Amino acid sequence: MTPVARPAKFTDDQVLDAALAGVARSGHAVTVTEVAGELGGPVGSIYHRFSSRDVLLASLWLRSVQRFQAGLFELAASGPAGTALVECALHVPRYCRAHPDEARALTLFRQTRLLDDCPAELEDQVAHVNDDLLALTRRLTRERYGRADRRHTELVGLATRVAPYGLVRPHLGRAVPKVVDEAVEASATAILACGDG
Amino acid sequence: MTPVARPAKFTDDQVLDAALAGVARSGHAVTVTEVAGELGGPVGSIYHRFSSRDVLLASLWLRSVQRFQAGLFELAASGPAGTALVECALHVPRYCRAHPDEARALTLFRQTRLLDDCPAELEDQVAHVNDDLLALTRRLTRERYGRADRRHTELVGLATRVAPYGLVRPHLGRAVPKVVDEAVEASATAILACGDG
DNA sequence: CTTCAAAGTGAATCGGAATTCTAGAACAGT
DNA sequence: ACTGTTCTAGAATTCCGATTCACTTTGAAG
Repeated sequence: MTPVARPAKFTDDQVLDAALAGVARSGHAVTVTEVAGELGGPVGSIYHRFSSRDVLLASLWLRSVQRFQAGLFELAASGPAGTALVECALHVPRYCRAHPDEARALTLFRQTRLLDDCPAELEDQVAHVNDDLLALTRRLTRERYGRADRRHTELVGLATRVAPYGLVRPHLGRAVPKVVDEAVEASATAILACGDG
Repeated sequence: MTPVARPAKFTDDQVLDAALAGVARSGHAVTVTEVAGELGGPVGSIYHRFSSRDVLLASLWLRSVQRFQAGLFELAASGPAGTALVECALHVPRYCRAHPDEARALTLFRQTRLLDDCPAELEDQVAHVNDDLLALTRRLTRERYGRADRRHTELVGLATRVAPYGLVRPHLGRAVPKVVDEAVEASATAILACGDG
């Protein structure tokens, strides 16, 4: 057999975790040196896995988005169909409370903006990161209204993601107060009602 | 008399307008060179008025916040008391539609984060930029609920500013669709109702 | 028409962070 | 023990943009 390589000391996920900690402290301004400090290794080790700072940060964002969505898919699969949408909305403040650093990492980019100037090696992932979520949104829209035209799908997105996210955003990095959940629930219910009748 | 100075070629506002254009294109990553390009002058002229890039961007943010709030005060002064709060909420998407670049500049900082690391010369302005708005919020809260305790004031802030802003944020830099206004109105009304009974 | 305080100008400098590069280390199979 | 492959190491380099500063320009007052 051919010789075998030295085993890795750091996994990709460990590097991303270090970047996550760095972003929690310094936001988008985090430096590669800072990430290396969190990792407990030299900068070279980071570049061995991620070809640039941009790729590192975009990868972190992708992982955070996927983790956030995973909770949502689980919720939508298990919950009762009737209250599924409001539960999805409430997932946002709950997730941010449980995983504040991950939530902060979500703010690093927005898909549309990231697509404009995306490292080539990540273009595919970035382009499709929302596909499953959109499919889920359409399914829930159909369940709720009986159809999933542009307007109703849009309303569901506003009620379950945009509004809840907007309500927690000012608190990212601190504790998310309980009143936010109240507001999320009221807001989601009301926005969904716009599509009735 | 003593000799008199050469008249200014650029006003502070002109420099800020150039920065506004730069931020509209490049966001927080805008460079001083880019601003100089927008201004049609050399970088030195910018430093003649603003002692650093940080001061320039913070000043732009302050001006944008003040302009935004000015519309709000006008609205609150003229409108009927009954619907004043929902009108304030609707001011957000309307303002963003009418002044997209200004709206983008609002996203440069958040007061709490800016205070952490603020150029000394702007500390005062930054610290007090929200004072009038808070006073207005409290006044409207009292009108709506008969009292302005922590919880009710918080709800009014969520309904009239946080939620509306969260709903338009994904659209900043593009056209804000009409459905957003619908959602803002529904959301604001529902969040305010949380404080009743 | 001279003077001078305040403005403008932009090439040169500085600093900090991203990135590269060469060397050394670890491991499994031979 | 030796070898080939991949990984870690971190000093050296490159890059890029903020900032500086010595010089020029302006225009009303005197």
